[in-house]
Amino acid sequence: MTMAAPLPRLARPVSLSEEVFRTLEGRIRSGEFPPGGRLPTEKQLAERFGVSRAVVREAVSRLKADAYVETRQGAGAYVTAQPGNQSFRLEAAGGARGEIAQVFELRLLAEVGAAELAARRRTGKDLQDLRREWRRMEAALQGGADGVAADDAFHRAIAAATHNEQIHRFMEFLGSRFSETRHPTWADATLARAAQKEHGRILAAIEAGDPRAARAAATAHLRNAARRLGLDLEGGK
Amino acid sequence: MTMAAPLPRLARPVSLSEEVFRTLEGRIRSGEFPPGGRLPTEKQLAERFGVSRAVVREAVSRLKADAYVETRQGAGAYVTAQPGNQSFRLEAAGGARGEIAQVFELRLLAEVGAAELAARRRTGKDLQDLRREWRRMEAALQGGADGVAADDAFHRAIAAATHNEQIHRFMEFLGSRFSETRHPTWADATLARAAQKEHGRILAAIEAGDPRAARAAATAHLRNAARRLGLDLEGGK
DNA sequence: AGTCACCGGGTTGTCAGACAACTTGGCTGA
DNA sequence: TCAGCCAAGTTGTCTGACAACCCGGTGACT
Repeated sequence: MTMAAPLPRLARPVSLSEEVFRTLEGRIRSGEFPPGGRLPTEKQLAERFGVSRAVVREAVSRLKADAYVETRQGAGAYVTAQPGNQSFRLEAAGGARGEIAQVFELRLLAEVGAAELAARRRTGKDLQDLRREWRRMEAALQGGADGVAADDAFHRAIAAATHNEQIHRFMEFLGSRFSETRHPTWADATLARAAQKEHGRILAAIEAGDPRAARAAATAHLRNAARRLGLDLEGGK
Repeated sequence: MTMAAPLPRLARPVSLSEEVFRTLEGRIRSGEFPPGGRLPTEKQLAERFGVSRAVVREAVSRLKADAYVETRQGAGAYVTAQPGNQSFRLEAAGGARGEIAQVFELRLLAEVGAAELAARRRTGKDLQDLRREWRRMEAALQGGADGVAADDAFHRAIAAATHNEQIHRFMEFLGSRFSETRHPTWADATLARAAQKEHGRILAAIEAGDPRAARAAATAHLRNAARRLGLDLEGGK
């Protein structure tokens, strides 16, 4: 029990507009407000929720941001054909182990595919970047320093080597969730050495331009990473 | 040149709150408002943009929705540690062919991984669902009807068979973008027949519980689908 | 010198009212 | 029957006020 453990964030009261948003989101998702259908007017919503119209507007502004609804001035707010499907969020990210395993598995799927593409498309510059980050991790390993940042950067360099902006961005989106999970690995020299060996295999496969080898190496690395974190990927949900 | 082609959506004026949102988003992304830093106050923003405070609040509400900022009542709005990385959106979705190819490639990566997992984890119920949708597509093929809905549902059933909620949701997110791309395939009997053969191979592999065969079948299907759409996946960006 | 309570100024969150800009349906006249 | 007009209703924006909260500075006490 270390005193350096971060203290939990103190809860802040949920704003009224956030509550209205969540309620409406749930009603849309459940089909109570069906696709193509019109939402009650702002005036009606304000009355029903017992809040001011400004609160309703902010909530609706958020629904618009997530493409749950679209508004037409003078006509109303209409539920979109596929509500909420214009953006993807990871849910219950702070949750139980099974849920973390699911997120991890999504990451595995993405990283493995990215490694394969990187092996096909890597340029000289990509290889420079990958090698530099690999060397940084190597130096961290030898010097007992923290390799987390280099580990992150290595994976980002793989994503960049796919030369597919959507994949690159998706990997960044996922990656921002996993930086913290790398700390335990780099705090233990044995685990870090094993991970570095795996990084080396991924790098070698990408250097060789061998998509199959890259896939296999990335798969092994991600599965081992899961094991290091105590996650069970075999059973699924 | 058919008259049945959908007419382009007429442009609507962009609301002031949308403009403020976009400007602030850009400033945050570019680093002008750095992570951890405080945004100008609502009053200041309203003055600088020449709009009312309500417009600023709606824009900030959207920034909050996308985790660009978090607000503390009485203190201000602060840029988050990793701005904008709590949700993933496909960008420039209406754009050039190269960009569509990139989105398609992300989909390929996801669908192939999902098929592999489905082969590992499919239940009796999953197989029922898959077979039912396959039969629906078969009936559409024989009766000259439209198989798009069944095609969509077949892919959704694969996602469900992964028994990973995050992957399932991600596939739905991606899938909602691809329904329309299935129309040309199902409008041409030869193309539809080819696609259906590929669906059959995916189904057989999942039935057999063979992840390798499922991966290979899904890869072939997605690459052929790209070809049918005239997309070039080989070159990358 | 250090700690704690209080206060003032400032900021976000909410409310209420007014008006602009737009939409939609119904009615009327040609 | 069709086009134009109008009234009622709805979203978009503005303004002003107040509640709830934050933060830094100051003074009192130990």
